[in-house]
Amino acid sequence: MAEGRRPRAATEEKRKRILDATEEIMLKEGYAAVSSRSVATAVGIQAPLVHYYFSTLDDLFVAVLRRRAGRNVERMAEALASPEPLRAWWKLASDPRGTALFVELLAAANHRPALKAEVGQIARDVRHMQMDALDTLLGEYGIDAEEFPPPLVAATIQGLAFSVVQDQAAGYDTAPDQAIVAMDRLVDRMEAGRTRKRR
Amino acid sequence: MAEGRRPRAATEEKRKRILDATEEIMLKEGYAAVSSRSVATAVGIQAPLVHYYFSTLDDLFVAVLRRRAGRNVERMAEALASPEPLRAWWKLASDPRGTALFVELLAAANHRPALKAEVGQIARDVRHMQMDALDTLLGEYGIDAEEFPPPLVAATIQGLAFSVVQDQAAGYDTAPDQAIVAMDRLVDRMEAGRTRKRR
DNA sequence: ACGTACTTAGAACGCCTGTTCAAACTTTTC
DNA sequence: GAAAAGTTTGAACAGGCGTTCTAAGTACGT
Repeated sequence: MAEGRRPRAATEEKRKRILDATEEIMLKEGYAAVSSRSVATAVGIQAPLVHYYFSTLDDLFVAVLRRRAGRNVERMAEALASPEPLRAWWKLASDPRGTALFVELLAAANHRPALKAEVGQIARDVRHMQMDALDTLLGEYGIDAEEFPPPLVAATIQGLAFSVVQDQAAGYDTAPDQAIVAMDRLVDRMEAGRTRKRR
Repeated sequence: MAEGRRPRAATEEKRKRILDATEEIMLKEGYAAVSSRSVATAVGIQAPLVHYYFSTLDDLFVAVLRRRAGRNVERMAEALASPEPLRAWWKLASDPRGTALFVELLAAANHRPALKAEVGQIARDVRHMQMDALDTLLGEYGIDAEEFPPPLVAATIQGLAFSVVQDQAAGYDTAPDQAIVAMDRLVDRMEAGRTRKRR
């Protein structure tokens, strides 16, 4: 019987280091700067070894996405089930590091079909999770679900977070701080005015 | 006295063709696929000629941005002064082609300082234009400017448009169509309920 | 018509890319 | 301690990159 690979203990650790280095490069120099050699140098290994762990660059990008997304899906589920779902959601969505990486992955996905498929799958899962939660939450926050249906609200929160965080991170002078202050205040009010339904 | 270059008649046309080809490549294959050679092939010229018109790739990217942005700044000014400013703004912001190009330029700007500075300048101008307009418009649409100040509203509209259009263009199954329908309906209502202030 | 200035082609520079291959090394298993 | 399996290296492939240089070609003002 084939038992498949029996990787050594240090392998998982090395995979992690490669993924970390890749994220770092994407954030600092953009996705286009990711190459077997640039990653290898950052980790302190030889280029072909990167291909030993991730046979193609596509695999590497997908692995970066999966690791990030896996964490974020978990966190989003926790946020939506937390005592203050809107606040937790907003906090999670407005994480600068995640957003910057997201832009790079989005742009990279434009011309890497394998990556694009993966992004689509994750986007779908997260969004549906958010919309399901909103089915209940909208009423609790006193929002008219007829006028502001879940798909609109979900897209708005995510889009707003993206817009504000991107401008802030890049240093674009579009008054993102004022937007954040206003949003924080709005979240405060909505959480205060929330009437939790009994089960 | 130096009189500078006296370009021939056809040069402006050729510059245009190079910019067109660059946009096309960015949309189809991502900003990383833009190279003197790929652009040259698309236009039907030799690679060094691209550098004759745009001495470095940075210059080329900046020129693409400037041309796009120039048009969009004009259109945004018109939109904000039109009979239905919100509808016009939303229509402009949710143009798919513009948004896709925007993602690429944003990602490219991450590691091209010259481009980044240009993006920042334009983002600032457009946003300030929008916020100025909102100072008047918010009251007309019956929105409490205390609770929803201009920086928040502007960031929300732009972010929502980005989120929805991106998901729709990429084919991500996040119910973007439902969000658009809801937003269109919302715009209808707000335009109908608008009370224009006399001057 | 001529000369000047603008435009284009071609070759070449050094460097980087993804990936493959065979060989060497190291850890584990028996 | 030998054999097996997992890991790492170094060299090499074919190709793309931005850019520069020289020389040829072409439109235009006079």
